[in-house]
Amino acid sequence: MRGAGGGANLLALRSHNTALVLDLLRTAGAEGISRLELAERTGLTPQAVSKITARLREEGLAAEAGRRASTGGKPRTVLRLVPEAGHAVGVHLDRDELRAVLADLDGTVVARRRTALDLGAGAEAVLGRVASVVGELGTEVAGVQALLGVGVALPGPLDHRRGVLHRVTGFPEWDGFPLREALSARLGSVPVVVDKDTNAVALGLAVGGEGGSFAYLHLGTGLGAGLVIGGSVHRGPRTGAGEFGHQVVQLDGPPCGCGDRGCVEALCLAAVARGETEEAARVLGTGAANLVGLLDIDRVLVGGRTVEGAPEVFVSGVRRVLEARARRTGEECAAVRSVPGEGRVAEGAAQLVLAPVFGQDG
Amino acid sequence: MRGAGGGANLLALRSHNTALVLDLLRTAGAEGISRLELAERTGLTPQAVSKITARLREEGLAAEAGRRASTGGKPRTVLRLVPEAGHAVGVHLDRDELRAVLADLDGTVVARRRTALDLGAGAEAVLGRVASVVGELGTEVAGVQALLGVGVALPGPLDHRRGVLHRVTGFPEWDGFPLREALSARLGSVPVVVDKDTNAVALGLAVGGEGGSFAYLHLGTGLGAGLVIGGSVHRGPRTGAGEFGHQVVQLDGPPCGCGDRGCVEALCLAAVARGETEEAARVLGTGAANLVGLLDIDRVLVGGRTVEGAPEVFVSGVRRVLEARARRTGEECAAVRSVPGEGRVAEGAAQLVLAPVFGQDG
DNA sequence: GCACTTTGGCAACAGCGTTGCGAAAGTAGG
DNA sequence: CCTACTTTCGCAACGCTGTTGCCAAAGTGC
Repeated sequence: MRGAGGGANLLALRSHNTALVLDLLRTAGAEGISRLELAERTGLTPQAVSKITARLREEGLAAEAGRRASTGGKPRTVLRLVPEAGHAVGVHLDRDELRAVLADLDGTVVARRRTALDLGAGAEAVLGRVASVVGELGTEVAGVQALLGVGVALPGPLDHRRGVLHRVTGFPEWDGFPLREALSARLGSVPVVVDKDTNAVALGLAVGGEGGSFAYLHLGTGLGAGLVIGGSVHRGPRTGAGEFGHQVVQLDGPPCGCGDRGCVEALCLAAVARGETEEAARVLGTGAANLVGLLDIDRVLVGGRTVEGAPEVFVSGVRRVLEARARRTGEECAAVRSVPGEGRVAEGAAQLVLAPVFGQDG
Repeated sequence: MRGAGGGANLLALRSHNTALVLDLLRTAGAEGISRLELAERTGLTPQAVSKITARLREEGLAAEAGRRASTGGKPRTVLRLVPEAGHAVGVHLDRDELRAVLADLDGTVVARRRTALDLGAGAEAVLGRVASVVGELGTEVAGVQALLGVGVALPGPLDHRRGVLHRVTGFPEWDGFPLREALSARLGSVPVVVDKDTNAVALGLAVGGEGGSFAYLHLGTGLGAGLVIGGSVHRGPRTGAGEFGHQVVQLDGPPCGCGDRGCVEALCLAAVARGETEEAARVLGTGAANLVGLLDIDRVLVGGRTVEGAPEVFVSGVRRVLEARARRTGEECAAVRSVPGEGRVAEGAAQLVLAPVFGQDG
């Protein structure tokens, strides 16, 4: 609801309310939702909802889908989102692999692609590869209408707003590369959104029903985090938020690759390397507890290749630390869960494009 | 701009834009700001600004204040906020002392009160004391119009939304006390807002021109933090955010009063007790660096009685740690400053009431 | 004194959500 | 089957928002 300076006009008002209704339609899924329910949930009057939904039906974004049982009068007409009305491509660029998905408005994956990729092969080669995969996905599926945009998720620090990469660890040739503009130009002005891989996963989880505030901790070859505060991804002014791995939890501890000492990442991965998974989980839990205390978040989700090697050990290890903390503070304990990672980054990347349609992220 | 379910109507639109204009008027201060500047800054059309400011002048909240030099045509008329149009009382309840201020719309302190207080004397006695101070402040100053409300800041965990205290360390009789309702009833339905002391200071700093995202670290008898993210105070769903002091930076380190080991607070205060101020600053800096990395904030402000004993040592100590971190990441270093604390909590408490008028916090 | 520039209010306007009212589509009871 | 009632939901008129077109006001520069 914010423009350049925050001033809101009638157009902004309409998009806001429209996005709100679309979001409720999406959340309702195949079951659908009635106009009156929409009115109750949004706080708008039934008549306003009728006008908005009429516009959405005209545009093909919503449709009637049967009726509810009567409660003594005219039964409610159920509305649902028309998922095929729009699609987005999500791309996960990893060091040695490219994964891409085509998702409809609902977030349902309609098609997938997966190929080997050498990030070090240079910008031109990689961009060409991405463009051809996007092209394939866009045309292959029958009935695919307007491609809303392409979301790209990749590791390493970057500027989400301007879509410029800062560094990609191990691939200095990408320093300062304007990925968004370059890819958008290559695809013929299709909107492109770029973000960190952990943020993409966090966004995907948030859209997928994970409400409130939570942190997604990713333990793979490194340790990073995606933060969701009050339903939207927290990136910070320079998209640098989520530097979880280099949080110091052991003053003057063993040196880390980053140059500091006692970072969670270094301690955690060292424990994993020694085969002491429980100790790794305890270290991870300590970092998570610090985060929970600082931000007062509800849930901690853990994932990544290392976690998936022993999910139960990590979940219970982290939970143990958080429970001890909750006992001390007298507050409710933050929930801990592991989330399977297969393809989640690419799906989250697609949500980078889809979420704004529903007024989220932005 | 959000109602119960987030639906926005024309009334909400108007309040939003009005608050925006009021905020710019406040920020401009005595210097004032012209209609066209307001239009540029808000993104609204000049005519919309004219309508809004006309309404504000009618209500007595704004007034014309001279003219700018001409730039070749009709000179711009300068508008300014009328600070006397509204007042708020801010109360700082500390363990042994009550400080209160009466502030006008601008945040300027018009009157102060300071008395000894025994928090352990029971709710009735304390409430009576607060009510009489609020009464004095409200009536003493000539020309004081509508009292917009009373903001109360105090240590210890509490529920900002419902205005209920959880615990006040050392005073178990306050556990679960509904301070907001009780005080509001006592004052004759004057709106009351309750918050943690560190949040009040952070809000006061944010309103006082400290833009963007920053953390206020308060080192006194304990160590706490107030977080401002994107201009508004981050409290978390249970107002528990800012638990900076019990962040673990030394796994299995020395025991802390909270029951955990290696907390920043314990390490920091122990160093202070040993007279090793520089080491205390380094420990504080490590905690601050963790915070900067996690949230990607711009600035770290330090304050509190202990810091004020040697502000330069703490500022340079913290800065040293942050600079080392910035060198490693290649990012710009977060700024560090100390802020004098005298009366700041009570002033911030008044902002708990004033800030919503200008669309902040809320 | 005239031409020009810039500000800012008046009036008409389009578009938003709201209100009043009535048609549509069911249930419940005779 | 018909009638009465309940509930849903769209049409039309409305009030209010910010917007646009236009013009008076108030300066500067020649």
